[in-house]
Amino acid sequence: MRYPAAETAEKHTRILDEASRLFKARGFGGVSVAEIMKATGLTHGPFYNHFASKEALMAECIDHASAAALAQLDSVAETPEGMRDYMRAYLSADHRDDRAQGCLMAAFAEQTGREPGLSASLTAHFKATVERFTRHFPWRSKKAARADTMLMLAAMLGGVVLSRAMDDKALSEEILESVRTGLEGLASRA
Amino acid sequence: MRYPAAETAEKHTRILDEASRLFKARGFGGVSVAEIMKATGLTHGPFYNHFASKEALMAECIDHASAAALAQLDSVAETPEGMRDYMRAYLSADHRDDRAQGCLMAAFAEQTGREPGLSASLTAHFKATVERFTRHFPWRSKKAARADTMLMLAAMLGGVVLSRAMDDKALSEEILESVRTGLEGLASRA
DNA sequence: TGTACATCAGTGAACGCGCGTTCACTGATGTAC
DNA sequence: TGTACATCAGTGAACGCGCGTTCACTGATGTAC
Repeated sequence: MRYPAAETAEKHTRILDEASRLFKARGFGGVSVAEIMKATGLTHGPFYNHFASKEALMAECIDHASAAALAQLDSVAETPEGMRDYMRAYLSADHRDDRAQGCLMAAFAEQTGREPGLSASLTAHFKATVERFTRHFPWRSKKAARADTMLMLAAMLGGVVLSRAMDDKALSEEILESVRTGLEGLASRA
Repeated sequence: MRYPAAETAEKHTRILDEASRLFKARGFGGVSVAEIMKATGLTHGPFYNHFASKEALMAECIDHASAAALAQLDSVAETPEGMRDYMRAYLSADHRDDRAQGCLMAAFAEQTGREPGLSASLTAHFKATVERFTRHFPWRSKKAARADTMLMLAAMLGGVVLSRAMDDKALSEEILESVRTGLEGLASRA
């Protein structure tokens, strides 16, 4: 059937929403095209009316999730205090346990490193994130803000990825707590 | 054919060596059982004489790579200086570009977080790594050595994973350099 | 010591399955007259 | 304004492929006598 033109764009967005959620939760290889379309409420056929291939969807998903993440970051990161709260929330058990709504870099960085076609999208997201963190960096001298931002982002990502991989709850919490405290320690010595 | 008993154990080890190498380079999903067996010089049939399933191989691979990594760590991490060199080498372009010989946590942590069957092996490796780092920790007070170790390991892992995901060579180097300098900064303020 | 037999790691064809992708068809919507 | 037709997103069966896994068979090695 032919559908009202407005619905097409809306469906495109809905596919991206569902795909981002599922990919972040289970990885690119862990979700099939059919499953994404089913979550969107369609059969798998029309997928190719919207995307050239699964890999094209993967790249567009990173851009889509990036836009959402940057909008959220902009709303909280207007002050050093906002940045500190963002960092604390990032290194929380809630974020560790909610991959689907969580950080796209923590979810995709390792896979992206193995898929050259996806690097450009993740690189752009990382650059934009670094820019926002650096602008309101609450630690040490402004001169070192960019380098300190990268250290902080690396520790945040590594902390969440490690805490998710542990099957020992206490150890998982200890990792998050240690990274949180350590990064706040950087602040106190500014 | 029946083979001399000694060869069987040796083949088992060879499968683990090749599988570890390939899995680290391309991920668990990116390598087939047949490819591993071919790399070992065998057809894919006898795989099941050695392992119950691909997932069992994956778990055993983590243990196997862990033993090798810990042995290497023990040989260099007997002094604070050795630890510092280890950290620098970890955050080098060489390590970034050589996944196959590189850190198993950087290669497997994200996938392990999604596969409950693998968590136990990676948790054990992380605990052993923390123990060794803490014992010879070259930073700050001994009292905080364990927490500082976890911060350092998180930043190292995150730094390498991020640098591998970038398609911008200069940015990739900048991440490694920033994390390296930042962690050394922690030392100078000990 | 020599011979017949049992063992069992290795072989490679085959199976079943799920996946990404294609395609002939459907039918409500938009358009031409 | 009413009617006939063209459009094209959606449908769902089908295809080809690679994968994990199985299995009947092979034949050199180890063992029993």
